[in-house]
Amino acid sequence: MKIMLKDGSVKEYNEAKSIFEIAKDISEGLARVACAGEVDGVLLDLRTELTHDCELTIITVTDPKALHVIRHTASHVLAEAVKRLFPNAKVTIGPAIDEGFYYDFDSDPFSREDLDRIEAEMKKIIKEGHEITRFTLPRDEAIRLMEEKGEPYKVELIQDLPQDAQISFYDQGGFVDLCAGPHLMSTKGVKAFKLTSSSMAYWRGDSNKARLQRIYGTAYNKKEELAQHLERMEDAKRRDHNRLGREMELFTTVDVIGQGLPLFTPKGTKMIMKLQRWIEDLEDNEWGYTRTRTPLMAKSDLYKISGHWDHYKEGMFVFGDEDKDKEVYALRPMTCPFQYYVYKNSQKSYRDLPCRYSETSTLFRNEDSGEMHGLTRVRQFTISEGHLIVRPDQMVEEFKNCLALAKYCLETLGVSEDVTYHLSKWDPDNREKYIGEPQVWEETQQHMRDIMNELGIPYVEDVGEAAFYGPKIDINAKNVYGKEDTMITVQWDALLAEQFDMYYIDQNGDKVRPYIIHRTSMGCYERTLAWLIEKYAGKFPTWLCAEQVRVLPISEKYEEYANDVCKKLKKAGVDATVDNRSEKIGFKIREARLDKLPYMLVVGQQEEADNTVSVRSRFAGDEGIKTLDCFIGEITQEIQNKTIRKEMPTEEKN
RNA sequence: GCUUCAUUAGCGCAGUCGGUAGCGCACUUCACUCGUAAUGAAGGGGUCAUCGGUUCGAGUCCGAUAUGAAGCUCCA
Repeated sequence: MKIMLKDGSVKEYNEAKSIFEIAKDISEGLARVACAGEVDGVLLDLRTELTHDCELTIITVTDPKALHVIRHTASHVLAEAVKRLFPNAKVTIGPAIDEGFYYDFDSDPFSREDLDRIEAEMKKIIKEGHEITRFTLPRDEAIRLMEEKGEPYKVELIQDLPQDAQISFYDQGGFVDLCAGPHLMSTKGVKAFKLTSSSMAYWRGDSNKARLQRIYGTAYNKKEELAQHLERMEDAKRRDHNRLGREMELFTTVDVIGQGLPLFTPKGTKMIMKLQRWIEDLEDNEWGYTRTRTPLMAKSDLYKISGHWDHYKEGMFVFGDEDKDKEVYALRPMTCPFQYYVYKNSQKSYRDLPCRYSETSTLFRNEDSGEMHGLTRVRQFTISEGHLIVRPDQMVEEFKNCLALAKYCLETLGVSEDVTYHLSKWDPDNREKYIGEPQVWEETQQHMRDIMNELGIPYVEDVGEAAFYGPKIDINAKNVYGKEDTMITVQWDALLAEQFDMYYIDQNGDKVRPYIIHRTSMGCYERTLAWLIEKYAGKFPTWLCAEQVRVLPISEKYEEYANDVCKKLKKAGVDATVDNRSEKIGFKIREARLDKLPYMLVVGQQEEADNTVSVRSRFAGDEGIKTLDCFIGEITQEIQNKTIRKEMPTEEKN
């Protein structure tokens, strides 16, 4: 048997060898740091016996792939510790995940104290250094073993495996768990771990099934790496928009106003208005949109035509009772049908198309109470909504333009590298969730693939994520904790025009159904602001800052000059203020820095005499003395061009 | 909607065994008139989220509700 190694060399053996033996054969040192083997691209246990020719890479502790194995083993150690301390707990599943691992138990809830106890028990198990061994059983025997051990969830898992399967188990000093592996050779290999939290999870992710208790943890090869990870989590917390946004006084929430209904303070409002004015001018002046203004509510009849009444009633705020009241109203969860009726207001010729409607549209969605989060999941929000009514022959071109506009917006905000593109498809096995014929869905999805390939945008395909009326391209971004949200969406709709009897007159004088694109340019303003807070940790590009310049007089004597400077800045369209408090200049600078202001202008005797300002910025520190006109020229350019200046590295002092 | 945890001054937090509430920042006033990350002093501010229960007595123990956080489920 020939084993091809990573460096191109070949090892030959006459008999079956475990990966561990081969590693040892290469060098004792390698065997000490080996975690697993990658055989023809598949990650396997070190104890796996190789019997055929193959390519082998020994995965050592420093390899990122080793983390997966370490974490998986850590989750088994966790399971053993829980079984020792809580013998009545039933084990279910416990995989490694991106940032660590978890294990779900059928048990009473775990408190933080429980987690600490479990963590201590895990350390004990690791110190005991049990060798981890693997064995397989035929399906029937495997089921019997798990029944004997009183683990009904494991029995259910095995029952889903094929009849003739050999079921693999891992044994660590008597604790046996059903598992496909791979695992480390010994519990000793788990060197740095921490249990981070516990929460509830449903068995098999189904809210109708048993409620389980999930324990999350993370594990690394070295203590320093674990410490770094925990430090990153701390940094994430500091950037968290829900904390930083409140701290910076951008928004707040009030108990008596309600869940998912944030209030924007003047600072937050100013930022949102800057985004909104930018987007509106951009769409209207450069991308051929016309603006509409439509009601925030409508009779239920409208939503019955659109299909939302059947597909989305639970998510709407409805006024009145259908059985009792003659008319039932609902706040709008979307803008589509309103803009369709704007289209239908007059008869359209093929020459009128494409018809690009845009609206800064406030929407209401009655999300479940547990779904709300800061500014990213709210019950009332405002989006840069748009609908394009186009001829079929214009569809591809217009769809492309929508994506181009989205891309332009992302680039301007400096976040184009932070997104992933998703082709959200229908689910052919769940037909009742969608309207229209399968053939239309498949065709449309192919069109969208072609467009993405032509634009050279990498994307992934998600089954079952489509709107009920058509597939879409979602542009998603991750928050500081790694959770994904949709920022921008462009949706292909060849169906709703029929429901609303929309048409145009073609060259031959015939009525023809248009296609519709539902799209956002920069999506939801609340969510975008949240994203920007986290992306920039509150240090926004100058053009977006609610306060762009603060004038700091050295003492009250120079207040008048400071006010003059401020007035001139404001006249030039710069958001400026004066810090007139009778404080020392050092104190004012400290506060302005903590407020993450882009520019401070220090003015005193000298500046007043020369009509200059002493510039201090977030980007370059002390920028020296400039004439006021020179500074105004520079900053207005920076604002107009939406320049993103490079931040100066700083150590934050407290 | 589900599970767990939390809610004390505008914000961040302490509050021991159940005995009637404190710190820092902020705010107000006064003095200082200052040159690049905290000048000093004095003062005001609380129905301890809300409602109910246990108790001679509840910020503290119990229950319900509201709001928030993490996770699950959901997100047309």
